[in-house]
Amino acid sequence: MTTNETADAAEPASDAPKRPRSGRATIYDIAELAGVNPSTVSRALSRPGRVSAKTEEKIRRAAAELNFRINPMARALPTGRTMTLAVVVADITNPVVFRTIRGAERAAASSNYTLVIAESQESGSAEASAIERLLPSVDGIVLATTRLAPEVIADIAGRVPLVAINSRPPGVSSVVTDAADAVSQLIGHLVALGHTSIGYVAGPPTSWSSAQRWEALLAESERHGLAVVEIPSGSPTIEGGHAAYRRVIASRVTAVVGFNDLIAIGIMQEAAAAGVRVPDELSVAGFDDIFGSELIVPALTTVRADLDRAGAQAVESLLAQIQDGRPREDAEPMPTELIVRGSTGPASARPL
Amino acid sequence: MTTNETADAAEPASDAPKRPRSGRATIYDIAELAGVNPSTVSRALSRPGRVSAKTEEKIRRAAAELNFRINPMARALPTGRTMTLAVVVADITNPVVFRTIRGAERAAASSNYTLVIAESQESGSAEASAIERLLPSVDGIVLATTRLAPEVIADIAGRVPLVAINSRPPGVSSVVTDAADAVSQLIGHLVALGHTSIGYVAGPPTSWSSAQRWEALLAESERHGLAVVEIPSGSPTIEGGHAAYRRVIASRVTAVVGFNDLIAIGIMQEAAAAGVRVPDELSVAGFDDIFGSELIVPALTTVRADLDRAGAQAVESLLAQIQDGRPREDAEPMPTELIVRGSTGPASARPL
DNA sequence: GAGCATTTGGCAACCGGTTGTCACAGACGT
DNA sequence: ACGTCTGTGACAACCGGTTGCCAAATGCTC
Repeated sequence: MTTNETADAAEPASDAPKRPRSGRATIYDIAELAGVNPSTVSRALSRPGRVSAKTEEKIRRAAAELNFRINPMARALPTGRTMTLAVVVADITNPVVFRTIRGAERAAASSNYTLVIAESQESGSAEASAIERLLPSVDGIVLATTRLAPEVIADIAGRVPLVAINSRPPGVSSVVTDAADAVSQLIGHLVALGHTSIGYVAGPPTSWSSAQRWEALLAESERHGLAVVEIPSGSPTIEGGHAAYRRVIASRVTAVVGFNDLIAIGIMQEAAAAGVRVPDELSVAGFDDIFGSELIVPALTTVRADLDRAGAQAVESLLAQIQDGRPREDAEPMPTELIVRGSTGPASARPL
Repeated sequence: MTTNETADAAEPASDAPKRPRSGRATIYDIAELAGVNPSTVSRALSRPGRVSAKTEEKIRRAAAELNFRINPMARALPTGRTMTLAVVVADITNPVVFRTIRGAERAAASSNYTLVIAESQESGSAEASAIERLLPSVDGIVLATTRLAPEVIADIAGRVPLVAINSRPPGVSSVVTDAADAVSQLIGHLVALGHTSIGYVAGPPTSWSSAQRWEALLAESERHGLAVVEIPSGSPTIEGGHAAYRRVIASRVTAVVGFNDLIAIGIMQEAAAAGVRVPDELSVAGFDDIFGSELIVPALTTVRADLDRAGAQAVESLLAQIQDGRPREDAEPMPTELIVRGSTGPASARPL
């Protein structure tokens, strides 16, 4: 037995309890190979100029030879810097969202940060708990979701660098698109087509950007003397568009603007099912220019925002904030671009 | 000087070098509050049953009172378990991919794992380096991409638990969809419509699943006595479909099957631009049933795979592998479902 | 109530880096 | 020649957990 045990404990070490992570070299190995102290290795690798050029060269060579990769966890422990960012979204499959994610991912990767995605799908509570879970292991958070109350967000922002996308919680830095300009372009287009009564199918009640768009629409209606109505939708999805359709028709508007393209597409589908011709009898427009907007027939008129850039900008702002410890003042709202396609046309002579 | 130094080291400690991470409680705080040793706290929290129920209760209470959250980094350091999984994809914005990601995210979250996304976009080398970067900080990898050579994948799989989606590198566990069945259903449908000459617009040459589909198509062609041709596409995107269109027409087939829906959509767009009517003059079908497939007109006939489930299954298989240390034998290929829509119709009496 | 097996909790080492402090070396000035 | 200054590298403590080992405490049997 005893012999057996010692045999087990000896060289072979079947499941390698001494090598928790795959045989990676550590700074100690490098130190030994280069004949210096581990602390010198650490400094040579992370504090340029702190050690002499000669020593640094020697250490670099040794590190390369051993194919050294720093252990992020070990580094994060004493420094608190995890080199990881979280982006919290409500629904990954929302085409709007993944463009943002991609932009964020690029920006993060180019600064050697890793991005983790948290999807909160349902309730704000799930979202809060996801954030809570992630908090200790990230250096900052990009919040691209609408489920959380502004004060909750502000609270979180007090504990960790945070940038919100398309919402402006007080005291929290954010990246937003220029809703006023976007709506102005779109309404200008519709007015030019002769529309005087316009419906707006809103997003979730908690959505800051939906509220912004509605506000901008109100302002435009005053300027142009339009009739505008706000129509609720259950959710910012195709189903939300379906659900809102009857109220759209009931409102007798000649043009309807969806909070986003998904809602607009939902409305178009219902219109098609009901035999209502778009744009002859009803003009439809949306926001975001998601994939699919130009596939549907007629192709959807929409306002494009550069979501990749929004995501990237959020990450950049976040990194800046991490750097200097204080939130950066917000950049200008991001420009938007009206994309006119087939779903909008002249106001019909006689309303439905 | 000396007095100054001691003063500096004393209480105030302006930027709190003692509190690297936001005032989080540690197991030491809990230990103090509960009047036990930190190691006991550690065991109470992570090794159920190791300490007496009474002590555990006391510790739990203290932990709750201090709002304790374990520091994942500190735990990962000695154990090597990071509770993090990586999923490597070629292109986040590909609709096929994000469904998979969502499934993976759900499965990971429900096992308290965090998911990090790595997009490799371009070259296989970027992909390899991303993996290399992530390696030390994840417990496993889901590979949903085609850019890496099988032997490279096998090599990585030797160093870290890995599951491939839609490819079958030797000796690596994987989750794949049932290409034979998918193709069989689709071809059955086309044959029933009278098609006898069918084109297949392939995905990237490195794509295992594209090769599988082509193989299955060959087998079906023998069974049904069809003429089939393989047509290259630059990339598995709408643009790839555009690029392949002329060769499709030149081949004089009556039906064309795209490696995926994006390619199929690209072909349909070109056909529309050229005035070729789908499905009257050309039937088009794809794979995956992505968002947008039913928006395009005519709606795309396609073969749906449950990608959410594929992602989830990959993660589950990965977790099982992490648990018992040995790769799990692969599950059955995942079933698929033919979705017949408007883009396929009877073979035209006289070919183009 | 003694003897023994089994829990239970504490000690201390360790994971792999970072960093404050300090000693020593060499460069330099006078 | 000496003292000083600057630059360099080493020592050791620390980040916040985990875990092997051991001794004390407890429970059990007879």
